[in-house]
Amino acid sequence: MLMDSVCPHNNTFHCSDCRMNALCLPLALQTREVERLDEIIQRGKPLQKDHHIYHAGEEFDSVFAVRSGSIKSYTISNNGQEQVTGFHLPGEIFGMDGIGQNRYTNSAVAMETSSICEIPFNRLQELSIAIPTLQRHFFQLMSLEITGEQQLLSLLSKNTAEERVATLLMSISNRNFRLKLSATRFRLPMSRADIGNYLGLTVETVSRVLSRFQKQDLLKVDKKEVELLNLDRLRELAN
Amino acid sequence: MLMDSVCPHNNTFHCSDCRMNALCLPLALQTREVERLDEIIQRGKPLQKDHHIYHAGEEFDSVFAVRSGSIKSYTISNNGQEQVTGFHLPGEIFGMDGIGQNRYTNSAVAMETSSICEIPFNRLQELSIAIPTLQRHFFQLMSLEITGEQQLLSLLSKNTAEERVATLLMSISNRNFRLKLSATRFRLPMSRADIGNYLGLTVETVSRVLSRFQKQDLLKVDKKEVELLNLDRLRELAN
DNA sequence: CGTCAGTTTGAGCGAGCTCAACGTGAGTGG
DNA sequence: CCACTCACGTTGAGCTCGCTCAAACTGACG
Repeated sequence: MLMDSVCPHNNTFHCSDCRMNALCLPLALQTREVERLDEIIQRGKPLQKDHHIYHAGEEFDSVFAVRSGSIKSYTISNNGQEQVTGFHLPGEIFGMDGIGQNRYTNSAVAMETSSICEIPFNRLQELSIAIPTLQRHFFQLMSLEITGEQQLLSLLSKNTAEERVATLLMSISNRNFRLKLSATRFRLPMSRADIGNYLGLTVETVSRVLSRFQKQDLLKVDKKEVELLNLDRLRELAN
Repeated sequence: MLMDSVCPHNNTFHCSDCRMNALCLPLALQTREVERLDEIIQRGKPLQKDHHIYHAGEEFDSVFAVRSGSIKSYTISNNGQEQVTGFHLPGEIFGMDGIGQNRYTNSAVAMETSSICEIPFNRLQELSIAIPTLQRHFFQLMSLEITGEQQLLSLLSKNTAEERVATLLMSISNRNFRLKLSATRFRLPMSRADIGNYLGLTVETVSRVLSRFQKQDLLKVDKKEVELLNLDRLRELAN
């Protein structure tokens, strides 16, 4: 579902050529099956920063895969404040929160210029009946989403500010590594406010923790650019 | 999948007779389809308090529905401490965390004498191909699990101790109401420690909050028995 | 060059934690 | 039947981590 070619925002190519397909496609899918999946996937124009893909409450009909860039999911709670529920990097699927009630419960917005693949869910369900591997893959994806949220829950309820920030950094580092990008030098696509919101901390605390990490030579930060200098210690903090 | 008859722990009856079936079964399932589902479901003997249904790391092969009693899910984090991830009441499904990695990531234990239905997941997947409504239903169940965790995330990262406790009480009240039990008088099946662990609070804080609520005539607590006296105010706190 | 959003740093405060003591009730064994 | 234990719950006192409020800095953009 995810590709790159000469231009990373080109939308004329296919799943079978996509550099990301090992990540978002069922591993065991046959060539013919990839083609059938390919047929139902819609590739959109590149999205500008701050462009919304959907808003909470809108009717659900598709899940999405990130092809390039990065996407933020968030909800607005009853008392009106934002809760960031996830950051989605290339190769990752988002929008599955909408399945349960036929409406998205989150909003999704591009944190930078991004491109995504849209996967109409009804078609995906039909195809899942014809291709059991695909059904299994989607059950697994959703289950992994559940266990991911549970780990985050544990992080928020038991860990200190430093541990939370270290965990997020290591998570992004690992996901970058999976994308064959550098695990030690990368750009944080989200603001300090988003990091804090996601981790249950204030902007000030996030900023202070990063400064402290820098002072301890665990990393170097310059605005959004990060270089991790002591992976072992950070991994230890992230535990 | 859930039933009662003369003895609530009787395990010879069928989904079609079960008082709970509107809760855990796809609403639109045909009689013939319910029978096919019924065939794959295994009903076990009643479980004693503290009996484990599965442990984290064990091979996954079934999801479960609570027929009577109550079940606690929890994980052990890397630093060895328990994190309660959920409380499951009659009519609710648990064990879906195991699908993603073919191993349970949580452990599940009976908080009191309980009975459950076991649903072998491979058979459920096969049946989902034959009965698309069932496939859809399970996608929805898992999606609701995701949005539930996200709400909890927001609760832990943004709300005070009082709001968290009120939210849990209202949640149990609503689930009891759905089970046609009293929404205002019930027994908390879990210990104060479990409540605190689940809500990211210490036992002491949970105890203090309950005492404060009682002093403000919002409720009456006696050990595990609770009577909610001011639902409006509690709902307001829970928001 | 002024504006404005995002970030950093400092100072003080408070909600919930820690530690400690005590209360309660169920289970056990003399 | 009482004494003892042990898990669980409650209450109090003091402390601490992260929050709040405030001010200053930075860089992008019109």
